[in-house]
Amino acid sequence: MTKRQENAQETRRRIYTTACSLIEKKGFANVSVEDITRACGVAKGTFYVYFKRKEEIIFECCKEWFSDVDRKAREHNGTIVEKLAFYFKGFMEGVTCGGVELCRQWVREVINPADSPGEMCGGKYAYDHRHLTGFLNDAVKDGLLKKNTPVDTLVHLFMSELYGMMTCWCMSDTKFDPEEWVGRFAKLQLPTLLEPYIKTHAEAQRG
Amino acid sequence: MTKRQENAQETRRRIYTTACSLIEKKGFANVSVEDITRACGVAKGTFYVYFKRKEEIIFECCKEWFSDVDRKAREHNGTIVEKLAFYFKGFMEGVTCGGVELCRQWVREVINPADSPGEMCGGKYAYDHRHLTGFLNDAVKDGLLKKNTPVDTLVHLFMSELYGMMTCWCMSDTKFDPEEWVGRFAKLQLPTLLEPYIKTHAEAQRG
DNA sequence: TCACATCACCGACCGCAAGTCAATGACTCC
DNA sequence: GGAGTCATTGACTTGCGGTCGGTGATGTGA
Repeated sequence: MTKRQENAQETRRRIYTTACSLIEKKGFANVSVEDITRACGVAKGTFYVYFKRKEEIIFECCKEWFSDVDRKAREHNGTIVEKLAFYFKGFMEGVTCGGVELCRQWVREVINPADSPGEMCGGKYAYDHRHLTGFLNDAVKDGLLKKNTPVDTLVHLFMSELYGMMTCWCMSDTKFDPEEWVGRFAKLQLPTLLEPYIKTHAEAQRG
Repeated sequence: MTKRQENAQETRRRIYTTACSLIEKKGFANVSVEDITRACGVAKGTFYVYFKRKEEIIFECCKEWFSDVDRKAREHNGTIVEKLAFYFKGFMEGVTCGGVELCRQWVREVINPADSPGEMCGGKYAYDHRHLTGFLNDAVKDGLLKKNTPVDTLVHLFMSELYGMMTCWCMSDTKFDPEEWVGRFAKLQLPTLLEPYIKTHAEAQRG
């Protein structure tokens, strides 16, 4: 890596971390792009070299996490219920690790991207839907779930849970522990929802 | 009512309906206040006579609905599970009756009000929390639920469900039926969650 | 009927912030 | 060391939310 590339990476990194701390302190809407660039000693234009829109900084945080959640959950040993619980736990960690303000803005952006309000398909948020769908489809293929499992319905249902958790987490003024939440969901609700579609041992044997 | 008051009411109504249809067509972010006022033949300033902020138009839609949901659910005959299912159904109707774009913006506004980002307590969204809390507290008082019911946790949990449902509904490109959703939740999950706190007939007799 | 008060309505104006772009000069590489 | 690249700059454009002093239609009291 050349010195020039190193400097660029460092600049990008500096903008990102400065933005995160400012946003967490003052709230996304109260931080302008100029606030960010001034605070880390670069010009406004530099921001737009690295980020297309102000909002794009939001996705930076969770990006790496997400790409890992899927893979780790597949490799996680256990029943389908345990795998899913693990998936949800990882997802929530990814979304919440940047703090309340970032999570809040992530949800906002995901629900309604500022650059293409109303756009439904293929947006960034679809990422998780697609991955969760693939995850469940594979579970069917691998014989963990029955062939008649309504994958799309379940995906919607699970995403609904995740969005609900996120929303509550980033709105809550009282202590709200995502891990405890996921735990309760996995223990009480997940089995009820999946029960009709989980193969018994005998069924699994028959294939 | 004088003619002047009638005109004013009519103007307000016109602004509101025009706004709704424009927002539903083009998306909230793509509709400026001037778009709205131009489309219904009034000046920009007039908008601000009736609405404090652009975003305030969002709450207009669901306002009446919400004020009714609580009352109706209390009067609704049935078990606590049935009452809650009724409550959720009314809530979702109120939120969804204005169309996808309005619901989308409602969720955004509720998560992070544009006029006071990060404000937690006493905001408009707290409305539902408070009412749901009161609803469950009364259920405890009336002997429908046990004394040790963790009302706050349940409220969070239920609001989480509602936010999840809303989010999915206004993001979904496929058919998503809130009523079916509430139905499933009420049938599969609600009983599991409430079961430890529902008084048996014998317990209820004892008081 | 008239004159004064009220207030819904108007639209030019302000401030601010997102995003652009042509110029600059530090760095790279032959 | 010189030509070319590209990260960086910051003045500028654009557009929108929100304000405010003025105006005339409507209401009111004598």
